[in-house]
Amino acid sequence: MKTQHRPLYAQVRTAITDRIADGVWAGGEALPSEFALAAELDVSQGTVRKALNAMAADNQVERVQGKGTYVPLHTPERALFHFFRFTAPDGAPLRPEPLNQAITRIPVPRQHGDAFPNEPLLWRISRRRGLNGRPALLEEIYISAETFPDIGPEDALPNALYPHYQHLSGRSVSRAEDYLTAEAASEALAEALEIPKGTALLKAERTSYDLRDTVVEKRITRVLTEGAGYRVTLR
Amino acid sequence: MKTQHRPLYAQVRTAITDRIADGVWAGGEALPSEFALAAELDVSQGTVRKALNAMAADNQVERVQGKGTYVPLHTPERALFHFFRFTAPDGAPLRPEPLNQAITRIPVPRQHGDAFPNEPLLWRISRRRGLNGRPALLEEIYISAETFPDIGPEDALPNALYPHYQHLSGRSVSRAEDYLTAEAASEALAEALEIPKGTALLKAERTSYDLRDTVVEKRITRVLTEGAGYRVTLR
DNA sequence: AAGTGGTCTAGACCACAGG
DNA sequence: CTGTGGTCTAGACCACTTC
Repeated sequence: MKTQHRPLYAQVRTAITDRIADGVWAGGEALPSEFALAAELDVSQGTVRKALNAMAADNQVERVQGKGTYVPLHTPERALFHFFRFTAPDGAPLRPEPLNQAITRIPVPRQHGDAFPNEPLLWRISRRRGLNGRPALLEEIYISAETFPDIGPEDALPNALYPHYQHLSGRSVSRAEDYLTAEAASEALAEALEIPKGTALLKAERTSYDLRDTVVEKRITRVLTEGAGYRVTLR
Repeated sequence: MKTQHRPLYAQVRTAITDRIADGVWAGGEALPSEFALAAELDVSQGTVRKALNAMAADNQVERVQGKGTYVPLHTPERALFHFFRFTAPDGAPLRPEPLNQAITRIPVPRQHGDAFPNEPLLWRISRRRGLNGRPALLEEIYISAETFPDIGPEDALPNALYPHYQHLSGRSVSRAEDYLTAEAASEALAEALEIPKGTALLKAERTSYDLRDTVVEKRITRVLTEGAGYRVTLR
């Protein structure tokens, strides 16, 4: 067994993570206090604290002095700041404006088969969004049709999807992997963005994971980087 | 005073950070033990531990059980993993191959004036590097001529610069901000990369900071994203 | 065996939010 | 005033490295 030497606080952490993933406490709700959790899990309060602080460092819970420890609520604001990385050159946040979208149900494309095992069908959401009054973002989004039975082709989706996912399924995006490349605009992309064919676009391929490290969403975003860019800090 | 309520461990952290920045312990060297630091700073060992763990979380020190706490050494390997974000589509690391370079001393360009206040002169390093045997990376690098008097136009620079900076000045890059856009290759870029003019390139503008949050380097990298891309994880 | 960081516990006190 | 998380301390023991 390899778990023999796993520290107590790590076990406490997974125990708490499991309960959040199981929906024992909903998004925005407070967890029991450190002492209550400690009594329940039969460890000291300091050990619970260490587990919760580690989770807070990974944005898996939010701690507020004097109030409590909360399951993160994916508000549109939070989604914008945590996972929408496009900003103006000076770092100012950008708020994409919805233009149009289409939702279809499709069989799992071969290229995404690994991410969605044992899923026959996906929703494919295709969106066009604008920045500063110009079309600038094209997104292809894939999510499980099984996990989201109610998204419906006729639905009017909100601008920020991650809060919507949480609302529909209780699952929330806690981690995302991005892969960025440059691409010349094809005929179709050029038309949708109202630019000449061959214009350089930034392509961001994202895989989003929930607390259990299962894929929630695959997304390909193409961006016209006029007054916009992808910002990230490395340590 | 705002520092009145600053926690002890935070003060300990800045005290230790200052000593590292001052070069009291060189890169790769071990700090004194927790108990030694605690005695020296007149706090408890637990408080020193909290400060050191926070620093370790930000990659400002490295802790190894049974051995000690070390000032990070910017080895080429470390530079590659921490700050070189380009990988193959499957996530495999890429090792850029040196092709050619030029070093000149120039007056501070207006666009970089904010980053290098009170500095009249900069080194400008222009490099071309390859991936998988093809030219793929073009880099324009700006560093202070005052901080690096010995870099010399005739110098043969190593492939990884961050370790070299640390070796020359003791200052090491501890944080970097990247801003990514897409760009069509100009005539000059196209020629250097042996590609048609107008090819879509990924442009990464980076500002690198040391422990004191002063700018060490400005860098503009242009990448041909054929079999390469910029990978990042968000939490 | 000695020295290091890692874990776990316990207790006292502080800062903050809310009734 | 009560309950929450935040800080600080102290001590015991464990795991790992080195001699």
